[in-house]
Amino acid sequence: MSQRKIKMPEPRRVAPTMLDVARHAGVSAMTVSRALKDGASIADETRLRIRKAVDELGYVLDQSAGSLASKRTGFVAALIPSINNSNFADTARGLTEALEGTGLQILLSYTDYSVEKEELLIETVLRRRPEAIVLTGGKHTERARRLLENSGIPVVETWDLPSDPVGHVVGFSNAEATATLVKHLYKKGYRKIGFIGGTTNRDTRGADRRLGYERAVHELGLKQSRVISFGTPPITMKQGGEALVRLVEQWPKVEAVVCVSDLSAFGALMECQRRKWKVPDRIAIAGFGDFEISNCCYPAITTVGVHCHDIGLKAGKLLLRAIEGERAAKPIVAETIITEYEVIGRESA
Amino acid sequence: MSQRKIKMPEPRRVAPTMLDVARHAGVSAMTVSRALKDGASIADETRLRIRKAVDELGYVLDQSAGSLASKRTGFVAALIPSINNSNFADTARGLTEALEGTGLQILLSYTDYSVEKEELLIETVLRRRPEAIVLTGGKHTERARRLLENSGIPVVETWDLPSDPVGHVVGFSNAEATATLVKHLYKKGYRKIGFIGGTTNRDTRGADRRLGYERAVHELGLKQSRVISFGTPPITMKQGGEALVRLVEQWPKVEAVVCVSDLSAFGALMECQRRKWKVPDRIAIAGFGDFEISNCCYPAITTVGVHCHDIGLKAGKLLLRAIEGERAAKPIVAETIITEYEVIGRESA
DNA sequence: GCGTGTTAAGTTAGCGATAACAAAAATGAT
DNA sequence: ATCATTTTTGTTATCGCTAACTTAACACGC
Repeated sequence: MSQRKIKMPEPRRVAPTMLDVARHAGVSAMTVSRALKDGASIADETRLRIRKAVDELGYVLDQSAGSLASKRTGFVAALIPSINNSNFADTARGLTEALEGTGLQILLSYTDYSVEKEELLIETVLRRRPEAIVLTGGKHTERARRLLENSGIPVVETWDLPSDPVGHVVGFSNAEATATLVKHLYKKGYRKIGFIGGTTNRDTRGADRRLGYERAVHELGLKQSRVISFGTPPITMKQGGEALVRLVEQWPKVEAVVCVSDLSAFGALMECQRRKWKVPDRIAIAGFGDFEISNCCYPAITTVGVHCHDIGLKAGKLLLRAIEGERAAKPIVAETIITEYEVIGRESA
Repeated sequence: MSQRKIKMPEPRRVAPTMLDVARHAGVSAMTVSRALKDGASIADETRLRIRKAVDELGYVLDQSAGSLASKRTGFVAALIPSINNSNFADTARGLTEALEGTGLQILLSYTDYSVEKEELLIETVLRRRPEAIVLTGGKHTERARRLLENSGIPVVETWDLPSDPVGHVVGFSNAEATATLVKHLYKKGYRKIGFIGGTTNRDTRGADRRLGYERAVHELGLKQSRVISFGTPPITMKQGGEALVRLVEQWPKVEAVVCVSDLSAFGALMECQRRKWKVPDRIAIAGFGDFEISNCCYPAITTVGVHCHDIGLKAGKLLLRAIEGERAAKPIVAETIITEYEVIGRESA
């Protein structure tokens, strides 16, 4: 740990305000305001002069003051369960891209898969008066719902198809997608199919996937089935491996396993390699989410591609329309956009 | 795509303000303000009454107005190269944890490994008047440096040890860490060691790691060496695999390879499995970053653990002190906190 | 030259909160 | 009961910007 004097700026002057710029350029504050946003009616010559003054003074617009006056904060709040999950990170990226150039900025937070934390975050971000809010999933506390409804801003729920949505929806049925995957395995000839997931229902998408598994097992009339719940969601790679071992112990004749996500599937796959169990010969493995890893590992993992980036992009576009609609005071019509998914058959199953 | 009327809230009333709450509770606005922040001197009975009024009206504090008056926005800006990289995501998590309960909120953005985008983002976030800013790396455009210096807020650069830092620093030498890794391989008996990384210098940490490799090769007096640059950073798993094939083609006798990150190392490892090359017998593989995958895959990958989470945590604590110092108008002393790293020997090398 | 239209810049009045100070009420010591 | 002290509440004046309106300036046709 070393120490060093920071190059001190000149005698800590206070930051210049718009009025300082105005005086410097010989105009009124309002003209400066206009010069700094595009689309305002102002003479080119004046704008240039003001821009020069801005540079000279090192002026930076104070948007919190601007927001107060204009009632537009330029924020869109986005809540995802975890930034450490590349699926959600992709959605956040898509959202950012959709908002690029619109002057809207994303205020990203993560809920750690907890509805209580989500409630707290919703309250916190609403204090910032975002112009819209994007959530992951459709499960919220009562208070969170009330806060959202009272906020009067567009709400977009993503990654699920909630039965009682708060606002707009961009997502798909995790249950249906998983059922499709199970049916895919069935078609491939597998009959003894297990499922690996987390222990609690915090992760509603995980819970839905398990539901989809159960539903498919029932619809296909499979005689046997087994769910291994292991670890608090999101379950890790290592936990996926451990869960697989349990599954095989408890059900030696199991032929295939569906994992709640590619990460646990990968862990399961690696555990197989460690134990010299051939995949898919000894046991087939399928994941969910089409993470980079599932396509790159060997054998590559059969999974469900869910267009995470697209979810973000579509949510972004939807929300832009919604904000537009609010401004125009148009009647609000909730929209549900169902995104695509597809089973991607690879080497592991 | 279906449509559905949103449950309309009562005739779109405007959001209540503090004054509304005050009237409802029979007090002045100032008292409401005090009731809503802790540590203010107010009678318990009054506070309760006001809280009740707040609930009844569904009032949510408007922080942009508060920021203007108090000159404290409660924001800390954080810029990371990518949210899609679990190393940086871990740092962001550490930062969030350090700030928990302080009333400071993180405004997270990502630069896509581009200093130009970084400059743009710095300007954008400074408009929000954050109370401090955390950057990744020490390479910035001239204008970005100026903006940062003019901003008058604490700056923390992370993940590197810049030679000419803007402000505080929390990081480690990527070059040194990589050199240590190469020496570790040397001790294990490897003499023909290659390096795989990206093609440009956008990713300064990647460039530093390559530098460390070259330095170690030189210091160890290795006769042969080879760098394969493949793909724009951050290079993907797949690119890691492809680069490895190139390396082996060009240098059939290569014994070990150091990859710029665990992700490319993993891609290289999987390519080996696909080609039935034994790791580490045919070729040893080492990565960088101790991503979850490197510990979980088979064979597990030798890598460098870099305490990403700790970087965020320490940056957060440092910045809290710095903000405190600013308020107390103490002399500003730049601090450099050097974080630890260690070579983690595993099965792959 | 005069009205009309168009564009550019200025004026005024907040936006919704809080800092700083002032006043009132409660508490306590004598 | 009285005065000093502490605690609680109220008043006033911004914070830095922009919406909405007004005024000034300029161009154009007849």
